[in-house]
Amino acid sequence: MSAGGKITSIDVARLAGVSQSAVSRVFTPGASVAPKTAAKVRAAAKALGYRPNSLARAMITGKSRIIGLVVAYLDNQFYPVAIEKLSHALQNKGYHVLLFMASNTAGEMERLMEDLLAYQVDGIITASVAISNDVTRRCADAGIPLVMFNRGQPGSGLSSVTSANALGGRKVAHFLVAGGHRRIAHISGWQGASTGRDRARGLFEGLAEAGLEPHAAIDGLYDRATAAAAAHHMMQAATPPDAIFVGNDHMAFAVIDALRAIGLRVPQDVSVVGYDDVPMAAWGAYDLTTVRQPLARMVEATVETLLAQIEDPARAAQSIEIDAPLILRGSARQPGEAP
Amino acid sequence: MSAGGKITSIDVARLAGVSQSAVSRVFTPGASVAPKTAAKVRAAAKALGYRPNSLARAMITGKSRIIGLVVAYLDNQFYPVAIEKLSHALQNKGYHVLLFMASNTAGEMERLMEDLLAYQVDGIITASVAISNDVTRRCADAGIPLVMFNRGQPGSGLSSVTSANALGGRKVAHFLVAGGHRRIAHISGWQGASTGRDRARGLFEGLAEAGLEPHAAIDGLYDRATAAAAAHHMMQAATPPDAIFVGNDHMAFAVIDALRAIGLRVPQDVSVVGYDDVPMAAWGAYDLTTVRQPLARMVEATVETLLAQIEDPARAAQSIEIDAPLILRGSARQPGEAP
DNA sequence: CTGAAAGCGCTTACAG
DNA sequence: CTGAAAGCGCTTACAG
Repeated sequence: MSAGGKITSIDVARLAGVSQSAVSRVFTPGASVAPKTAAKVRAAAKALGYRPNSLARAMITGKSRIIGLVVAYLDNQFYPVAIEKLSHALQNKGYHVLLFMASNTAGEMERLMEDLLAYQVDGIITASVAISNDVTRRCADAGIPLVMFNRGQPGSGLSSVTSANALGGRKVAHFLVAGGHRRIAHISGWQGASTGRDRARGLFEGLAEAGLEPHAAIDGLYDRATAAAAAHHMMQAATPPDAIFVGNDHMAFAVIDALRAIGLRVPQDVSVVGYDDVPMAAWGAYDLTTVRQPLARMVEATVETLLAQIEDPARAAQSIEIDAPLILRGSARQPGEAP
Repeated sequence: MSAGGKITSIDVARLAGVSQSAVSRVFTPGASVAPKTAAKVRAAAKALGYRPNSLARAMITGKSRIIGLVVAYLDNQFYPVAIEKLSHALQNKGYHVLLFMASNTAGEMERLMEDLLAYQVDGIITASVAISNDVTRRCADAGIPLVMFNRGQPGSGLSSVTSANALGGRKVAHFLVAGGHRRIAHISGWQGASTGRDRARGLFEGLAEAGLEPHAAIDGLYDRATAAAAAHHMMQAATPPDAIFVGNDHMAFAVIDALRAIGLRVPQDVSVVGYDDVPMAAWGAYDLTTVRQPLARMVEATVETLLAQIEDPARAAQSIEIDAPLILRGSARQPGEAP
């Protein structure tokens, strides 16, 4: 029925026989309007199919209610699931998500930041991306709150939410040692990222507490092919490891595939432990023992921190760490089981 | 260095010693400005850290350069990968993606549409969501182009991009028959969606061409648990199937897990074929024979169709089908192999 | 509670 | 090529 052209608050005002300001007030929560006026306006709005223009509102209020979400590499199942939960949480708070796919190249991040700023986002969540100091400074300059999800940047003064990665690594060390393993190797997450470094450090500390050295350690770069090659290489050694802690589940699946491909059994010949507990880890084909990142709580903390910073830009940055429990499944020999 | 407050074109104009319109022209591709003016303006802009406000621009031009992307259920790997490619393609064309996570409930879609319209998106892509006729009508009323990705809606007058699902189903039928299977069952995709229906229809037609009836058929609803239960049920029959075509890879993985859990070997005891060819299908643990949806081409067609409709709103809706090749791997006995 | 008016930060005819 | 001015669709003091 609508005329095709855009319907504005002026059209509604005309039909309802009130001023344009009155129309605006009806759609502004908390504004004072007489019930009768509101009713007339709502009726007219419905008849015309009117919706307030969020862009116009954003310009005036200085609040776009848009959050920029920067992600990359959605083939690691951890991130899609995180995006799903982050989006839902944000939507429930009345925010909308502007999605940016980043390659991790510096020039790319530069362009993304330009766009993020141009669209006047109220805040930014980065997942799976290394943030340069330059980006940090520009956000600070523009007064845009930013929270890093699943990555920290020590000394950057940026908020972050991660699981307790170092502690998680130690839990794995203790568990594997208790299970009777003595040649424990690590295929780490990318050592350029805090998550990768912290998990490795935790593992090594845990091993040291048991008087052990890491049997071998290779940077898996969070990449399947690299991790598979690393596993292959490790098993070729004169004394191969009896357990491998892999820096995330995504690589751990590739490692298990690689081990089986050369006739090795998991966990009879080698135990494998991952990190994340993505849904796939529970699937029969892998049945992966892993450290669970409590996604729901991490998302909650991320959104809470971001919104708090939006409301109070002066608020100090926070680094939140959430405890990550070890989930026992079939890919690693457990304490008490026969070797 | 910046003063904290927002920097506008007026600030830049002042510093550069030109009019505000001149500043605007410098940032408007195709506008005529003297090189010297442009240089002065750019210098001033850089010094102040100025970026044109996309929201203000959108209000005036009537083009937000935002595309609404509606998705759901990111645990099926097909969608994250599609989102990744869609986002990249759109970003390359200078568009931005406003992401909406939908539950498939009617009320939810209603609210999403409101938001989509309020943010003045230039176009909409829906993936994995059933679109009601109501939504269709409102988009048409508002003049917003919409393309359904990986789903069709016959008779809706909406554009869609899918693979050739029915043909894909027939290819599976022919392949399984040629491989010597005679008791071919189907755990279908959700029969409420065109994709689920078309793949099933294609399979049944292909079987009919070989003089066969489907051995059994259960709606798997694109749900892992439902599919696993269906597989379990089928194998309990007096004469179980010797092959199962599963409506998508996501369910096929669950089916394979379920079969192995009861001691059945794939493909020696039962052949399994999926649909999608998600990256995981190639992983060692499943090594799934499946029909490949050519994601790159589907994404290309989707973006192309949408942008064409944005440029010319009068353009008729198109339903594009892209051929889907069968990818042979180890989960199904092949023609010529010993039964 | 309500309307007239200013203004958010831009683009775009319109003169010059 | 350039500036002054109108206007995109709203919100929000300001009077009444």
